[in-house]
Amino acid sequence: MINITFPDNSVRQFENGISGLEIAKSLSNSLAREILAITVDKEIWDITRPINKDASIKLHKWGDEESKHAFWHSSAHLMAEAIESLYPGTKFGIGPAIENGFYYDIDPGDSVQITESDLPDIENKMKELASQKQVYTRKEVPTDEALKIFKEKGDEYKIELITDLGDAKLSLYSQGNFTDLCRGPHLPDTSPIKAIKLLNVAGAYWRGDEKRKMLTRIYGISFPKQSMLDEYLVLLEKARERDHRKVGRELELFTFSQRVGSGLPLWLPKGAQLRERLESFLKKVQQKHGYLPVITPHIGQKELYVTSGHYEKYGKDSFQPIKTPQEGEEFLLKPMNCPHHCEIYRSRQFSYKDLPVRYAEFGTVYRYEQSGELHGLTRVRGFTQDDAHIFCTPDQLKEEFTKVIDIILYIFKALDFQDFTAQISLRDPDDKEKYIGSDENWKKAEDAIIEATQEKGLVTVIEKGEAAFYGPKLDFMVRDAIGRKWQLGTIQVDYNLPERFDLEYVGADNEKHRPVMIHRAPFGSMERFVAVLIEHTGGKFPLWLSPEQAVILPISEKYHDYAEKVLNYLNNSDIRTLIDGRSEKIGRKIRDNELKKIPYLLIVGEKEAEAGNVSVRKQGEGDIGTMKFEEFVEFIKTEVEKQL
RNA sequence: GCCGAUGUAGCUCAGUUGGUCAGAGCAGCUGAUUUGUAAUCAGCAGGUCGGGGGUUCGAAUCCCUCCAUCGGCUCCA
Repeated sequence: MINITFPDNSVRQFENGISGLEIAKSLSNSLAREILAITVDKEIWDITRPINKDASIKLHKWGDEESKHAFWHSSAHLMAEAIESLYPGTKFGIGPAIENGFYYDIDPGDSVQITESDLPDIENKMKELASQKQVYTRKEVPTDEALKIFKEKGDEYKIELITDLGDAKLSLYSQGNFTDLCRGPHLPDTSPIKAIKLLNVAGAYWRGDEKRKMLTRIYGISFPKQSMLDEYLVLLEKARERDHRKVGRELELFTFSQRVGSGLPLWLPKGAQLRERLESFLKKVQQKHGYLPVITPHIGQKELYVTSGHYEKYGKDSFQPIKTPQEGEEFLLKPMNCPHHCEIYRSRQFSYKDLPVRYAEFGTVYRYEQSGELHGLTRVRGFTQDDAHIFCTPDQLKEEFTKVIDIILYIFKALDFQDFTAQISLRDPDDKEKYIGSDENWKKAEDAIIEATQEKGLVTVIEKGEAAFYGPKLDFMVRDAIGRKWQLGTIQVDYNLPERFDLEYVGADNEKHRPVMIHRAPFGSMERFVAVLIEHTGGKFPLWLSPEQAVILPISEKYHDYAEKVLNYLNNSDIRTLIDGRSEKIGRKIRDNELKKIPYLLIVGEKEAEAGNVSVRKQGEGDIGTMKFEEFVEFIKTEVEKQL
C-alpha cells in the first residue's frame, strides 16, 4: 500500500501501482470522467501511469493549465499521426503544447508542400483518428533503443534530439500507428479531442537557428467541446477588431505609404495630437522628477558609434552611412540616443555633488529591421523613444532605479495598464566572459534591481542570461489584442558606455570616478506604446487623451446658432469639441460619432436651446441625461482629473 | 532575410474553366429632406485589377520577376 496525499493535506492509502484515473474513480465517477492530468510530487503525469510510491497528488480538470497542456500536446501527436498517414515519409521536429493550442514542426520532404488549403484534410483525418479512441501508451526506453527506432524511420530530427538528451531516461508515446519521443504527459486516449481547428501554417527554422533547415510549422487548437472551439474563434475574431492597424486607419491616427517606405509611419493629425498629449504628460512627470531636457540631431559621425561600440556590433545590419559629397565624411542615422547624451555629459565637468544628472529627450531613431519583421506600429524602422539617461554614482544606482520604476508605474496607472509583466534580465552566471564590467559592479546592479522591484511590490520574472552585454535590465511587457507580447518600458543599467566615452566625476576624495549610466524609456517607443494603447482600449481612449472629447449634434439646422454658442463655450474651456452640422437625422449622427469612438455626444434641439442645456450621451453607454452646458464643463474636468 | 498566403475604387469585398468581368455596399461629391437618441432618399463621380516582363487572336484570370501586406521563424543597441 502507498500513501497518497491530496491537496487538502488529507492522506489515503491505495494499492501500490494505482493510477490517477483509478484514484479519481474511487472519489466519484463524474470526477473520473473529467480529469485529464495529474500532478505527482510536482511532476505532471498521465492519469493512467501507475504510482509506485508515497506521493502527494493533484487531479486536473480541463480548467487547469496542466490539463490543457496534456490535451494540446496529445492533439499535436494526433496531428502528427494524421500527417504521417496523409504524407508518408514526413519527418518530425518538435510538437509542443503552447499557451493557446499546439503546433508541430514537420519536414514533409522537398517535393511536398503543405499549405493552408491542405489544413481541412489534415483536420478531418485528425477527427477520424480521434473518434477511434486510440490509446496513448507510454514506454520508457534506453537511449540506444530509441535511436534505433528513429534511425529505422530515418527521422534525423528525432535522432538529433535524442543524441542531445544524452543518457537521460527517455520515454516514447504511441497512439495508433504513430510513435514519438516525448516526455508527456498525455491523455489516456484520443476520444476527448472533439473539436479541432488547424489555424495556420508557417515556416520555422529547425531549433530556431536561421542557418538550419526551415521546417513547416502547423498551428492548431483543440477542445473537448465544439462550443468551446466556437467561443474561442469568436474571441479571436473580436481581438482582430481591436487590431491597431485596423483601428488606426478607421480613426485616422496613422498611415503608411509605399513611396515613403515600409516601416516608416506617418502620423495623421489625430494620431499626432494623441501622441503629443502623451509626450507632454510624460514631460510634466519628468520635470517633477528632476529630468533635464536635451535635444540632439538625427545623425552623428560614424566615429561616434565606433566609440560607443555599436558600429562594430550592428554596423553591417543597419542603415549604411550617409556620405558628404566633398569631404567624404561618414554619418550614421542615429539608432539610439545614448552616444549623443554621453557627449552632452562630456561637455562639462561633474562633481559627485552634481549627480545624478538626468538627460531626457524624445529622440527619433532609425534601425534597419528585416522586411519580414515589420509589423504595424509595433515594429518599425523609424520611431521615437521617450529616452533618458541618468548618470549617477554606483551608490545612487538603487535609488535612481526605484524612482524610474515609480514613473513607469504612475504612467501605467494613468493609462489603466494593469496587465503587464516585469522581467528582470540578469547575466548568465556560467558565461561571464560575454559581459563587460567587474563582478562587483554587476552584483551591485543586479542586487539593486532585485531589491528595488521587491520594495515596489512588483511581481517579476527573472531571466538569467537575458541581460545586455553591458548591464542588467528590467523590462515591462504587455500583450497586444491577439496575445503577442511586446516590450514597452525598459530600465537598463550600463557600465559600458561610461567606460567607452571615458565619463568621469570628481568624488569627495578629489579623485576621478566613473559614473554608472541608466537608460530608461517608460513608454519604450511612442509608436509601439500607441499601438498597444489602441489595442487595449479598442480606440476608446481615456478622455484626457482622446483627440476629440465631445461632438455637438444639432437636431436640425435651426439649432446651429445655439450649437455654435455651446461650441465656443466648451472650446474656450479647453474641452476639445466639434459640431456635426450635416443635414442628417439625429440617429445617423449618433451612429457615426459612436463609431468614431467620441467620448461624449451632446444633442441640442428645441428643448436644450430654450433651457441652456445639452443632452449628454456617453460613448458605449447611451443617454445619461440633461445638464446645463456650463455644468458639462465641470463634469468633463472632474472625469479628467480622476484619470490623472 | 527565410517559409507560406494575399494584393480588384478611400474602406470591405464579388468577379466560375482566359472571351461585354471592370462590379456591389459603405465612404466621397451634388441635390432633395430639417429631422429627438445607432444607417432619409435620389443622382453623379471614382480603378493601367500592386509594378514590370512574358504566353495568347484575346489576361484581373496562366507563367516569370520585383514590391507591399498578412501569419510565423529569426533578430532587436
